[in-house]
Parts: sequence; structure tokens; C-alpha cells
Amino acid sequence: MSQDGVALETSLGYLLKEAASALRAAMEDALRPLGLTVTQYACLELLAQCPGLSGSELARGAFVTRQSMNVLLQAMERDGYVTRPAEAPVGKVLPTRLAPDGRRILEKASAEVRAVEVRMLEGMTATEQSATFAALRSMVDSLRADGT
Amino acid sequence: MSQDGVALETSLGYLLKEAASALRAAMEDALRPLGLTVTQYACLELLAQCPGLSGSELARGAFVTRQSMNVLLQAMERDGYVTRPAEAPVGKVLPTRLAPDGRRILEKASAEVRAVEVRMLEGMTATEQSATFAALRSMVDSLRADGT
DNA sequence: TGACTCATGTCAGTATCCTGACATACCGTT
DNA sequence: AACGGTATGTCAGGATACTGACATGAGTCA
Repeated sequence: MSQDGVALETSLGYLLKEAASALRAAMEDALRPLGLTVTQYACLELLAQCPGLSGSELARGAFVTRQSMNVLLQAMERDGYVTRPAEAPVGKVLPTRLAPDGRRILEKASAEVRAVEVRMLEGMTATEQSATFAALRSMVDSLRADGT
Repeated sequence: MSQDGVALETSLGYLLKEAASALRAAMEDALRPLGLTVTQYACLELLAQCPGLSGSELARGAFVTRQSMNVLLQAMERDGYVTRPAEAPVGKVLPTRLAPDGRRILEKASAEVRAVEVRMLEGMTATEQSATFAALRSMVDSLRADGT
């Protein structure tokens, strides 16, 4: 191993990617025993908080395209985790809801993920956490400003 | 659109993913005119700072597998951006270095990416930036502690 | 020296996600 | 009522990254 990180690690962007990568890996490890991917978990969590979300809304919330979310929803419907009406009650929107099995597995998954997040925040004071929260939100807003 | 973000957006993990997603999208937009992907840019930047890195080391630095980095390096070698010896001078490690064309395009790419990062940090004081830096590093360290 | 462990490069197969495209349904204005 | 703009769900194709596996070379230790 040569010397790693001379100037790149001084970049907030690089560190942001590193943190997100580490968090994703930790979540994958935590969710693997349950047979869930991170995207599937995000989808279930979104549905628990906002029942009846459309596929496109779920896609935006999970940061994937609506096409990817569509195949994911079909699989989760087949597995009995979510339910969608066969036909759209209004327009083309197919409102998705948690099935009992989905609610059950989400409960376990949520506990695992919460443990990961707690571990991630250990050593940070509440003040530091809220400061980081504000900083990240500021970054998101600034980046979205022009990128549309 | 139903109501979005009730509790999920209060999660630092979710916000971290959102920020990383926004940053990646902004970087993709900035690098697309140059015909570079974010991973390719990361690879070039790593090589500029640490010439002679092996494929595996580059993979770790860019947060991809060494297999993915390998195909990426083959393409970049074909495009004349990097050079690798035909045979390993020692062991199996193939030290990679920037070619003149790679150094040239990296110069342009680096300017674009720097502009994105500047935009991302607008509205944050230097104190807030370094506090966020410390917080992200703390998260990475905590997550890596057990995940091995 | 020989056995063991680890890291690297590479090949093959698979999975995941994305881009492009189309038809349909709502909403606004004219 | 008719139109254009927007949003949704879906299909097809391709790009990208990953997992699994193998052989090779270096380092360690008995």
C-alpha cells in the first residue's frame, strides 16, 4: 500500500462520498440477513410513512429512476411485501401500500438500520448532529439550485 | 404529489444519501461534456496525487471493486489517458501513471468539479465546513469500526 | 525449504441501474 | 371543446458494477 489520501481526503466532496459509501455498506451488511437491499428498505420505509405513494414518488424518494423502482415494486409485490391495485383508481397512478408481511419485515429491518445509524452517530453531540444536518441540507439546496 | 418527507428527512443517514446523490448528479453533469464518468475522474485525480498506484488501490480509493476498476483502466489505457507496464516490475502489481492526454483532460475536469464543490459550499462559513468535515470523518470511522 | 496466508490481476457470469421511447391521463390555457 | 405541457407506468436495449472463481507472486513462520 502506497501512501493514501494526500489532498483528496481534504475534499468535502470526497469525504461525503466516503461517508455515504460506508453507510451503504453497513446497511447492506445489516439488511442482508433479512434478504433486503438498501433500496428495498428505503421503499418500505417510505411506504410506512406515506401510504399510497406512487411508483414515481417512491423512485424520487429512494434516488433511483422510476423504471428501476417499477421492477423493484413488481418483485416486492410478488414477495407479498406490498400491494398495488390492478388498475389505477384515478389517472395512471398506482398507489402502493404495505402488506402485512411488508410491515413485519420492515419492523425488523428498521431496528437493524437504527442500530447502524446509532453507531454512526456515536461520539457526536446533539449539537454537532444538528449542525451537520443543517450543513448537509445546505449542500443539497445549493446543488439543486442550478442542476434543476 | 403526496406529502413527502415526514420522518425520513429527519434522518441524518437519509440526508447523507441525498447529499451524495445530489453531488454525484452535479458532477456527472459537469463531466459529461468531457466524456468522463465520475469514477474515471476519481481515478485520474488519485493518479495525479499518487502516481504509480495499483489497480486495487485505485479501486479502494474510488469505492468500486478491483474488477470494475480493471475494466475502467483498460478503457482509459486504450484512450491514452493512463499507462501501465505490460509486465509487473515486481510481484503482480501494475503501477499506473497518467499519460499526457490524461493530465490534460484532468486539468479541465478538475476545474469543472472544483466549480461544483464551490457551489456546494456556498453559504457555509469556513468554520461550518471544517465542523462538517470532522463530523463526516467521525461517521466514517465509527462505521468502519465494526464493519471491518 | 515448505506450508500457510494474503494481496493482486484477470476471466466469466449475473445483477442492477440507467437511457430512450411510447401510450395514456391529468391540468392548465385558449 | 381543443390544445399543449406535464406526469405516470411500462417496454426494450445497453452500460455499469458486482459476486464468484482462479492462478500467481510476496511475505510469514515453523
